[in-house]
Amino acid sequence: MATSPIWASRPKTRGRVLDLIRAARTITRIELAEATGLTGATISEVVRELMGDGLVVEAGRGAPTGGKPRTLVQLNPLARYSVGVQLERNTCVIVVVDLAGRQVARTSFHGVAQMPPQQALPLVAAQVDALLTTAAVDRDKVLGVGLVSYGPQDRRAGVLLTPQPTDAWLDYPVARRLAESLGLPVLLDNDAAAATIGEYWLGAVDPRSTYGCIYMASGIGGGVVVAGELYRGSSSNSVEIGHISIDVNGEQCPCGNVGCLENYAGPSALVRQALATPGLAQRLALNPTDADFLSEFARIGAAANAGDPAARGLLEQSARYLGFAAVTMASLFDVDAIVLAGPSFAVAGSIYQAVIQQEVDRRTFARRAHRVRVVPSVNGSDAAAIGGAVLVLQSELTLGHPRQEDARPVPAS
Amino acid sequence: MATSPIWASRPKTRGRVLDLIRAARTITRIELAEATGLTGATISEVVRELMGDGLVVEAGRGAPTGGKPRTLVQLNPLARYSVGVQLERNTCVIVVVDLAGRQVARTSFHGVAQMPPQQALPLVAAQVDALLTTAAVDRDKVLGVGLVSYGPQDRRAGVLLTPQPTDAWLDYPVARRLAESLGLPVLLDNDAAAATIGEYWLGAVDPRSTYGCIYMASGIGGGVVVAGELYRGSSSNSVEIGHISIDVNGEQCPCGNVGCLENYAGPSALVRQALATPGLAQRLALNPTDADFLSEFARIGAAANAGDPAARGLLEQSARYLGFAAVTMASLFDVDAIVLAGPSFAVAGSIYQAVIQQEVDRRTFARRAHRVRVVPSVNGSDAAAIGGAVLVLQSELTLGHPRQEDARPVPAS
DNA sequence: CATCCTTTATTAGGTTGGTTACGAAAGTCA
DNA sequence: TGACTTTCGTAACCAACCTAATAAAGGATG
Repeated sequence: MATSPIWASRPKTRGRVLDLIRAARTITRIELAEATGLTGATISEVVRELMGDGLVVEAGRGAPTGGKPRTLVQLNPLARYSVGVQLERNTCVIVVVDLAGRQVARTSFHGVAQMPPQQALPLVAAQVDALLTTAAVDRDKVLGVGLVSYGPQDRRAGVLLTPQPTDAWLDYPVARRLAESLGLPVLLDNDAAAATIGEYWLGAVDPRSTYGCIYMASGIGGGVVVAGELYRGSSSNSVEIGHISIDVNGEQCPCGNVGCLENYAGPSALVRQALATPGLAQRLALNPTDADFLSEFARIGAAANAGDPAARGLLEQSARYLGFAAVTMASLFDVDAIVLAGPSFAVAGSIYQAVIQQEVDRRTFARRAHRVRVVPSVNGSDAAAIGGAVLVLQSELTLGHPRQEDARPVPAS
Repeated sequence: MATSPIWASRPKTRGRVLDLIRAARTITRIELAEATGLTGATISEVVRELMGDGLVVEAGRGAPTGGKPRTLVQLNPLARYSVGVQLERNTCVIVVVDLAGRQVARTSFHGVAQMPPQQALPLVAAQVDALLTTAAVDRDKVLGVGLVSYGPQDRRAGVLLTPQPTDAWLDYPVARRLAESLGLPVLLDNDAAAATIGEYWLGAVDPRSTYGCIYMASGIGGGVVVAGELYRGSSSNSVEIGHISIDVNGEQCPCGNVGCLENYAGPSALVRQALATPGLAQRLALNPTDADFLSEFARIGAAANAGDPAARGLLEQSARYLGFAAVTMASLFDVDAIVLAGPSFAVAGSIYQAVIQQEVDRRTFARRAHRVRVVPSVNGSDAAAIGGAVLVLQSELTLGHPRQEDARPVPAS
């Protein structure tokens, strides 16, 4: 890479300072000293180093305080870029984001997940290349690619642990192959986990808070952030909220559990329920054989927004089920807030938010200690893809990776 | 205190090394260097400092390796002590443990929780004093007291957040008052959280693993340990597994939620079910008006062990319900193991363990990544009290408390 | 059994990432 | 204008590690 070696020294402190600057958008050295507990002298030097790398620039004066005014510093968003690639059941979304996590380019296409990975990944790589070219992003400034997908996975190996979307993807080295095709580091992670950290990075919640995220696309996933980092657990397959049981007398799920949330509140369940509701299927022109049930789900959400009582009833019931999961999440993880992210919250997010907040207020065990707020996504439908890109930014910049090897991206070639 | 100032320098590293020595029982300097990633030189000096404080002693030679034999070091268990006080609904358990976490004295008594705290706490303090005296423990070597209780609490303030056991306990400064009475630092924490860290300290699981604990006494609680530390969440009221819903159509619980695990699988629920089972109540001489339902529960467990089919059926059903909670815990926290601790597992623990393991094997979502083992407690009925004492040891010795103030015990007077 | 080799433990000195102390710069206030 | 306040950089120092050399305690070997 042509860019200077970023982590010449004290990676941890530099990462912390950079993260604070990012979270605050503009901040002064004095405030950085207060936030980190370091002295002004150290902050001065760290900021100088960050400015030397071009990651940070000065941005005018702060409010007058009676003495020398504080100089503001802020991120130089154009200094680095990162790519997020989301593989969903039917679609693939690719985004390019700048250092601040803001989207600078986006594309999406269908069909790729049905192909075997040998065919799909070069296609994805070509799309990434094209996107970087049309967005005129200097490739030397691209830190890497965050590849996100659903289901259990082995993050270190960069491999999926279930035969989804098709059998051919099981155990295929997706991260390594994409890295080879692109000549960029690739980091594999769970879509919900990515969305969770993406919401943090772009300011959905107070950066100091412990919060959870419920991510709903085709399925339902989740994530939790503690002290600015994802809760990982033993193998990074944590917060699998779509397959917790909300009904011990419920139906068997292919995952092995019974009464899984996803089969009550997920988009496919809602479409199923809508098809079984007299009149609703005809009114919304739902297609009982459509494999891409997300578009059917979107129509139900739109009808609910427009005032269709049956559609609204179904959605509110789904929200109540999600409310139970949110309460479980709050009771187990003791979070300050729960973010609702992902495409399936995009259509009728306000209905979901209101109902889930109500359930959480009524049912959360630790509500005596503090309220749990339910907040909407800031990243909308592309939360997972943006989150994938953010994971790379965080891994390369703010975590100052003297962590385990598992957090490192697969290096290119 | 007459003991030397323990944390003269590098508290973090000293804490880490001390924790490794504790976990290994005996270990060599070379192994410590490998485990910490530090060099032999640094380990040498840290170990010398620990020996200077009397916390660690050399203990013979290791196996010959062809060169100079490694010298073994181990904890000096008699160097420090710690007290654990558990306030349950009906009983109070007090234990004194040594530096290795082994119990050196124990007492228990009834009735104290029914008194107002103004009356109860001096009584507890007197019992602690008596126990230390009879066990001939040098008071200068007592690091502090871990006070554990159930329900939501404000750890920093040392205050309970629910009117339990009686209204008088709500918001009463229990930690501060006990500290004043005893002249020792007091740390307040949740019983289940304490039990969880106690199992870790005494070796129930691999110290490197991420694991959860289900603690069952009168109620059901839980804890999770990541990288040797309790998962705390936002306000330390985490892993409240007794009040997660396992049935969205279940009955209302006073906590606000419906279908709470505790009302299906907890001891009081089991006694209720037993009373409703024809013949069983008479056979076991259960008393429908007994407020101390734990003794009734123990009789059901004993009958199940002895082969009574009705009792065994009830217990297995309870275990299956707990299995659902264990699966939820595993799916959300992605743990390697789940420990079953507390008095209510003491009677028929093997039945519980077998059934819960079976459920976890069948139903855990991430089982493709790794199996989740269900393991019995090493601390038995007194897990919470021992855990309370261990919390003090950990806070004072191995965490090297440059953490937030909330982790510090309330200092004496 | 004296010598050599291997491995462990300690000592000496260097590097890193912080600290405190102080002074220069850049404003406000009287 | 001059006194005062506050910010920011420099210099000197310190804690916690590191590397390299050395001492100590065995086993293997001629």
